[in-house]
Amino acid sequence: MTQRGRPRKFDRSIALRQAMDVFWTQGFDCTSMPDLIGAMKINSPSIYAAFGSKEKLFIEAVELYSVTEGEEIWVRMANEPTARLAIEAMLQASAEAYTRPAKPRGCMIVLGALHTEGGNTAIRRGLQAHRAQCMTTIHSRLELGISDGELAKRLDCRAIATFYLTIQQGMSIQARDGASREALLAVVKYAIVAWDSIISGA
Amino acid sequence: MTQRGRPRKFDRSIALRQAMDVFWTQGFDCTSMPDLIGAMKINSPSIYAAFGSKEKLFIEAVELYSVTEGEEIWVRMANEPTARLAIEAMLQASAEAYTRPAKPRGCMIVLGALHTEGGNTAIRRGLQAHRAQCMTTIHSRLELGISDGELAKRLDCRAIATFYLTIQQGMSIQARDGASREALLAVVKYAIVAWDSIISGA
DNA sequence: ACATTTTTGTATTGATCACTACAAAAAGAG
DNA sequence: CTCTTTTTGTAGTGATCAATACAAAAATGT
Repeated sequence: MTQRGRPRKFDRSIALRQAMDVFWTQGFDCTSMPDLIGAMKINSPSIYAAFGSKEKLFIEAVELYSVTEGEEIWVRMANEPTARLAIEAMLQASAEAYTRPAKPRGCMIVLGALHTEGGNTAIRRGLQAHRAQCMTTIHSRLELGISDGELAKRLDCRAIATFYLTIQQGMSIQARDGASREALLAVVKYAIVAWDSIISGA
Repeated sequence: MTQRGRPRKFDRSIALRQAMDVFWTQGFDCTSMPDLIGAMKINSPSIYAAFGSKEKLFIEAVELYSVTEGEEIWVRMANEPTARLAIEAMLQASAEAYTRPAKPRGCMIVLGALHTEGGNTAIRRGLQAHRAQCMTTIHSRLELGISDGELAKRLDCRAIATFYLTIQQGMSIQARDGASREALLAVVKYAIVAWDSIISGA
């Protein structure tokens, strides 16, 4: 039982990757169907047949981004033995991911759809859920540090997680504004220099 | 020699302020002329007669934002006697400005036009110039700290300024994602706790 | 009064948006 | 071969975009 009908002329996963690059660069709202048609090199009806709608294509592109570009950040974080090293690895991996030579700068999940308040709640909620997941991951690692005995129990893990997440998200803006990888890694350095003061405080 | 012709039925500065609120909330690209017509309560031809175009209206709105919402941040920064207090005041003022009860959250200059790479270079360059001005202001204050003797000469003022600017810009994303004023002030607290470690380092 | 100047509201412009109808094309199934 | 299924490319759909044409309205100037 093979496939009936006329075969596809394009590779669905390649087309999706090209759509991801466009959405990553321009965001959801500033990306038009002609933009996608040009980048994916397939006509509009093929896009709709394969992905359903611009909105569903974006959601699939975000999932692909999450796996191919974002996953490494959290894997590198998870492989570190201490909370401090985990935060450092997360920020360094982010700085590198946001400044890859031939790729769009900054994080697609942070920059992809900031202004869809009124309409497109599905898009907005999807990205917000991803960002909330980042928060949860950082927060959990800090709490693990407490149960490990690395960190004092009195520390406000949620506030500290928010601090480092704020730096990560700020780096997306910096990267989009043209900051070099070295500049972002310097930001990470200062963020980690701060660690001892932060975890010894109230 | 008074004004000839039929008098205006609207107050130009009030209309501009209402346009500012819409652009601040939705960004340049996600704001349509019908959105502006609804908010400013004047018809399309009146908008064009008074402001020239959507693009020029946005630029005027950014200038108004810079004066009415942004200026306080830099004034509070300038009034502090030390670099440390200046940075702290700048971040605290930002946290407050980004979470005012009846106003859009986050910074219009940071969030207003992130995705206008291809077209609208005028819009993009205008906001980038404003962001560069923020960088220069922070950087200059740190260098003043060096000439004052507050900070060691070996410090990399540009990198430290980038660090604190990154935190400020990250707070815009956090605010837009719903972070409370208290949460942002906690971020500021950690950013300032880091100060001693940062200025004592290389 | 009458001409001049400027704004107003209505109605519309061509361009572009996301999306699709449709028929020819290209495969397997019988 | 013919029938069925699916994709293809062309050519559009109505909706909405930013921006205007135009004439009535409302003020001043002489």
